[in-house]
Amino acid sequence: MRGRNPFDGKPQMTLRDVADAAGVSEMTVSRVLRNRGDVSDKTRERVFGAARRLGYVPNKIAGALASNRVNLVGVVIPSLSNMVFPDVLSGIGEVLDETPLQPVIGTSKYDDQHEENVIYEMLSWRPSGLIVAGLEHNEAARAMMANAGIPVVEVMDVDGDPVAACVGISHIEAGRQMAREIAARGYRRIGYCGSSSLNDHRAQKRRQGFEQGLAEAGLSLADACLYAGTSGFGTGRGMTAEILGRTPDLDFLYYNSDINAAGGLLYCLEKGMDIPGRIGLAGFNSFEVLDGLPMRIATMDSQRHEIGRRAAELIAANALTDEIVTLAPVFLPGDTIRAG
Amino acid sequence: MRGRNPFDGKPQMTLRDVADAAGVSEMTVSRVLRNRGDVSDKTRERVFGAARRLGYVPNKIAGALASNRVNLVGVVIPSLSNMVFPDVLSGIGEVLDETPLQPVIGTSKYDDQHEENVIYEMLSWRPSGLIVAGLEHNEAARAMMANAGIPVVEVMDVDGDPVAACVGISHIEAGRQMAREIAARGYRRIGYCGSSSLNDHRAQKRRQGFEQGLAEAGLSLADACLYAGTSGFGTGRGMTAEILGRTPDLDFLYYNSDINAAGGLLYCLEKGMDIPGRIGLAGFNSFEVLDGLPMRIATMDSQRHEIGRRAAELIAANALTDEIVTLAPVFLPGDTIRAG
DNA sequence: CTGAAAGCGCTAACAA
DNA sequence: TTGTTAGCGCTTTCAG
Repeated sequence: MRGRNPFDGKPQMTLRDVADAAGVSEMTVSRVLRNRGDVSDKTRERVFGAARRLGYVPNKIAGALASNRVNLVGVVIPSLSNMVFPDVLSGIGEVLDETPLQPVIGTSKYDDQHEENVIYEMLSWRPSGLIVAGLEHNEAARAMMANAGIPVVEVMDVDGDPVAACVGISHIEAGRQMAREIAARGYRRIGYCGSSSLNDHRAQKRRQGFEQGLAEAGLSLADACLYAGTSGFGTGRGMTAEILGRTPDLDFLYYNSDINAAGGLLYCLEKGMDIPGRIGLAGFNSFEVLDGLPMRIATMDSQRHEIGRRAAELIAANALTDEIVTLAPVFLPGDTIRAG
Repeated sequence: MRGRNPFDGKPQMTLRDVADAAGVSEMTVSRVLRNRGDVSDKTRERVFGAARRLGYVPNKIAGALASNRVNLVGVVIPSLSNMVFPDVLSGIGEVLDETPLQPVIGTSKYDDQHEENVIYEMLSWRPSGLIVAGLEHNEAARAMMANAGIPVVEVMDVDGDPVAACVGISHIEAGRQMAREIAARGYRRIGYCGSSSLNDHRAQKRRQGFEQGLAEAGLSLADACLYAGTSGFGTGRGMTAEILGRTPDLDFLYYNSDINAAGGLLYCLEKGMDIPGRIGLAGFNSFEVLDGLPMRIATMDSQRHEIGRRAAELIAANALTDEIVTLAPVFLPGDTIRAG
């Protein structure tokens, strides 16, 4: 019973068992099950039959150790609850589905130390590639990524110093562009509603770019309202009530997310405010679920599906490059901003 | 170069390298890194120092093969885009964080064959446990789960025939209970809006239970509107417009999901309908993001976080039982149904 | 407290 | 087309 987990009942089935049942060598079974090398049709069928009859499930641990090949791709994201990440994952999945590679997801919970641990765990399984959201990591994490010896792609954001390859949009530019659109449409008293968390690096960058864009148009932020916690209609509603209570003459509100913007929209509509005349609203991200609100929120499509695809393509191509792929976010005016 | 992936540059670092750098045996390094057995403080520090200096990341593949222990728990869910599953995952994560176990997520895309493949892939890594959403699987998948030799827990749903352990709510009962609440409040002309997909087993069961509940109250469904595709405000809005166009005298709409119900709510409010007087609405699932809609939708909390926790607890306890844990969903009247 | 030997289940390389 | 041999990097076991 050496090396056996005290819990498991029966020892696992091995190639040996299938080989015996089929009357061939282990090697032949291995070849059949992997469709490698030439095997006669007769033998192949005998082996498949035996494997199926016995319910044999190969041991990838042993296979990976022997072949030094692991068909897993580590994907590290902050959270699954934030709707942006499933979209990135679906892009990754779409591309990897065409390959033998499989994504394995880990979450960092917006915490550097936790992220380091997750990356360490993933690398200890010797995956074929690693995709990590964001550019902000602690030193240990950066060192591991740099020395992993596998393709590593940082995604979502290009404003910073990537360890290796990088696919994303510039959130600074996204913020600046939104500021330009708003200013060009004649709004002058502009407020910002967003997260107070410094760990939400991309939202911080959008705000920073937004303020730069306003400055370039000779404007500045009239007020800002921050919240701690998760975004939601209630949060957006609350922030909107607060900021308009404090600074009633605001004529535009820029939110860190469409979700919060939706809450703000509902609030303003209830108050009977004229949108986009009296006040304009804009968010960020373009979520499909929200189509169907009373008005379409002005927003920016963050290209997250495409980001996932491009990152996965780099991994699938085994690209050990430090290429930076900058995608362009798309401004969607919707109905909550005046026509240009 | 035997067995080396043609792509990777440098060979991986091994225990041997750390052992040499620290001037001890591989075995000692192994013990230090796993905090096993007695090692002198001096040796321990030397080893840790060398490992950190070299940036050594252990190879879990080799470790798992040698020890026959894999600290992974497979979790198979239909999709990450559906907001219910991240909640289950967070419950699982919360419990597993207190153990050495790590969840590994796979998605079945609401397809039996795909699910079978994902389960096969997962089992081939010899995880310490397996959590699978739903009770409907093809024969091959059921056979694999039954013979895995590890704790297997089916989650979400208890209406059916579990392979082993099971944690969930009765969706039939949930539907029936909602029908009772609606009937008790005097609604009589009741419509259903939901998915046309037969693969959405739990929604089908809720509808079935709902119709039973209506029948028990001497009522029956006046109309139903089905959609193919994803739920969203637009979908809910569209279904609501359609069903009310066809059957204008409906006084209640039961939706398969709060998301769709929210779309319906917005539609009805825009049309100036009196809710919950002229018409009542109810959904299913209780999503926190939706707090902040103009009215709180009547719904049922499906206990998904707790379901995740309980399932993970069974895995963590290495419970090879076939226990069925039935949780009770909680009716939340909100504002869109008349007071009892 | 530390080390040496054996082997986990599989696959690469070579032999037949 | 099939079989044999060696060994992947680690941990278990047992000996010092």
